[in-house]
Amino acid sequence: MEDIFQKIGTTQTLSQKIERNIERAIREKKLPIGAKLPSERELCEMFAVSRTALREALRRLSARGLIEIRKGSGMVVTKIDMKDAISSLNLYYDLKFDENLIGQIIELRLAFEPEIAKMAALNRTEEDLKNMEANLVEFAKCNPDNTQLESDIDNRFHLAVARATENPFVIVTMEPVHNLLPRMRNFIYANIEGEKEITLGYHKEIVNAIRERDAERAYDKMQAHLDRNMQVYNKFFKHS
Amino acid sequence: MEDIFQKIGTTQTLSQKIERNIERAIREKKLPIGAKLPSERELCEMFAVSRTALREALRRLSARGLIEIRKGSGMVVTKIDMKDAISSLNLYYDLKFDENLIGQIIELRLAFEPEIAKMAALNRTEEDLKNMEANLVEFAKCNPDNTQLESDIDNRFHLAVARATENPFVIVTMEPVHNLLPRMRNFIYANIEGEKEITLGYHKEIVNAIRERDAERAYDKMQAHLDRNMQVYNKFFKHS
DNA sequence: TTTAGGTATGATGGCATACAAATTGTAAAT
DNA sequence: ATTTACAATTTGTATGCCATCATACCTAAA
Repeated sequence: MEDIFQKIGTTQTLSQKIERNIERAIREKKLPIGAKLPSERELCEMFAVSRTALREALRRLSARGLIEIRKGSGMVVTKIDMKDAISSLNLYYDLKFDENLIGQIIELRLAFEPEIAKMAALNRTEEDLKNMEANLVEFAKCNPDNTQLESDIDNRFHLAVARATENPFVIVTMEPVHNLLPRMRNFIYANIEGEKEITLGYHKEIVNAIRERDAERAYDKMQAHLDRNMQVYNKFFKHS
Repeated sequence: MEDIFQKIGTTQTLSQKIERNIERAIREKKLPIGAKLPSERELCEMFAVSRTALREALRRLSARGLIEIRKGSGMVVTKIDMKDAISSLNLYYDLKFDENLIGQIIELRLAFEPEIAKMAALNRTEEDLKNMEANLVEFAKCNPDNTQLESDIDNRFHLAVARATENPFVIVTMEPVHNLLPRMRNFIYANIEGEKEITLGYHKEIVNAIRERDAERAYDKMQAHLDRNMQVYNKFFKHS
């Protein structure tokens, strides 16, 4: 049956039509970033709709980050921030989170992070380097009793490396992963005595390789680091 | 002074507060997926707001894919589809698209796709295998004059491999990339005579490796495939 | 002249009401 | 028991009104 009859009554609501209309104008750059949209009243006339329908369309657009509505001032087309794009991803993963996803996070990190380290070595800027080096200092100074903070710094190191690739696809991929890591901690029994020094050692070697733009060494060190790290993870993983 | 006076004028609008409120309920699974929300009238009473403000909050939520609003029926909490999560990514990359991004796509594919092939070899289901094999047949049958279709099938092959990883992070990463590939064609001068057979040969070898769950071979073949492919890309890339 | 303060204007935010349109359930009719 | 018709419920759209905020302009005092 599905092959024969296709949907006809896609009763697209009026506000949805308006939304698509404006979205198309933005996609086609007829409304460039920073452009001020006509006022609500004017748009009402242009589309020949009520203010209610129009406003609901505008709410949708602003919820998706395409426009910014400033009370008393007007509406402008905004550059979609990477944060906006990622936020819906975060929500998606957040609701999907379970032990299965944890395994897939580990799988992903083992597979991708060495490549990411390599890419970071090739593309990193001076600022990226500073961020990573600052993280090393922070890690070294961190009170070893504060396992929460220690773990957070650790996670941020890997995110800094991902950012150092300067590749938006890599960053978009790893940001949500990073946001899930704190939740993963609840599934791990404990931190291991003496792990900190080992972790810091690896981090330093990785940064050194990235500093010298030695892609292969960055790759190898990251791989060794994660292999060891994930062994610990698996050992203390709460199998239910 | 900052200690004494805290901000009052949180520019957060009423409908945004309502939005966050409902979103929180959904995140905390107090409103499980499939649950029917109270009617607008009831929600208005519960939040003690007008229907306008409430509806604008609901519009926002539906635009983000959290709820589905059915006219005449009611509103239900929906499982956020991966498509929803990806759609905002697509828009983000779409507006960001330029030659710079093309280079980053190539960089990403070279770095990740071999790893993806490895992962696919380990995780692929029978259905994944069928999809990839069907793609091979389609590619072989494709009229060589139809370069548009040929290129499309090629792209879909790589997406099928990504899907075969069964890892949502990988799929979310590669789906938007796949959506950008057609636009990249406009930056390439032409297809190369005889490339089709070579491409098909690589694809077959990759599928064979994945079929036999030979991760290392899948990795190597994909790497060799992309190395060659990208050489052609770079050669015919429209440097402006 | 400069500047603090007032004011007019136009923008969005929100409220209340009314009606249209779609869906669903129910009860009557066959 | 099935069908039909109708009523109730729910969302969609329209309209009018006022509140609140942002901005530009004007005015009067230093």
